[in-house]
Amino acid sequence: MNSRFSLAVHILSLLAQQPEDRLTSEFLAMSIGTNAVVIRRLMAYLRKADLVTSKGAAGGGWMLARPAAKISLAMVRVALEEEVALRMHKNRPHPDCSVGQGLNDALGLVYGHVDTVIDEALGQMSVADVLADALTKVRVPEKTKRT
Amino acid sequence: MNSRFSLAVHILSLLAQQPEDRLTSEFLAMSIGTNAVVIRRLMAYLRKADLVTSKGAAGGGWMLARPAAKISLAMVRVALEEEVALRMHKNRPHPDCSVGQGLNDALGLVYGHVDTVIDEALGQMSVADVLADALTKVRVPEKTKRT
DNA sequence: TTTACCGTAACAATCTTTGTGACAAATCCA
DNA sequence: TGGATTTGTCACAAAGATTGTTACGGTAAA
Repeated sequence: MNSRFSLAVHILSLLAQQPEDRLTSEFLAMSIGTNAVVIRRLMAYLRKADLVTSKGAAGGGWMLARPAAKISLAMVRVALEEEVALRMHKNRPHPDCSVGQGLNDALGLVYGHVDTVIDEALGQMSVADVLADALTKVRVPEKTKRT
Repeated sequence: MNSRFSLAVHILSLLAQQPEDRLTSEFLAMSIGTNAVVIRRLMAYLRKADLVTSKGAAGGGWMLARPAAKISLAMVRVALEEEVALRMHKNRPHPDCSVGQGLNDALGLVYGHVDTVIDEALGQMSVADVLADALTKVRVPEKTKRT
């Protein structure tokens, strides 16, 4: 399992917070605590799905390609091409095993259904929603935190 | 991502097919095409969740602890303690990043919801259902397959 | 034409999962 | 009781996936 979805939502939230400006990969990497190449690698998927635009020159960087409210989490998931919540095991069943033969097909149906259900759930939440939610939860500053 | 869920359902289907007999780890491993230790490692979770029983001696092996129709796929998922379809990224956000602070909490809510939805979907299907489905899909024998 | 970016390939480092061997513990059966 | 069978689990190797890093080419703005 990977954490690209979380990373993507994090980045999209940052972009949503400053819809006017282009943010550089370097800046995003700093904010999140990783490397700029990791950001670019990930953003390639989001760009392909028309969720963000990039510009590669001085003053360049990343922007949302549309309002944050119009980017659902399901779109993000689809963009990342990670539409499998459960994975098939890939051992070859013994040829005499009658269950093994049909099981993959049966499981395939189940997994397809699960993925549909996930997308329905994620389809109801937008990046704007997540950002708003995150901002209401900002931790109290250090000063007031003691004792 | 791992494929333990698929493996578990496969094994449970095999046990469901012969509710009277105890099947050994060795036999299950052969049927599925893996190692007996892998089976035991996995079954430890299912046993802890009271889905199967084991007996360690001559004539021993594994059996379902209840009828296959009473084992939902959601129970299997819970038993495997894999209740996270999406994973948090664990980079420390930069302290000045106001989004980063609250984002984990916001994502946590989202992920919790997704997991709930998955369990609802899997709760409606039993091992007996999967087995029945698998058996209707048995591939045609080699002979009739050609041309 | 220099500068500040992105794009991507290549490779290293890390983490996770799966496979394997070894051996103790439990239980059955003669 | 003793031997055979099977689980339970540890330890470690192998394989695979993900993430981090360096390097370098391309592109557009100033």
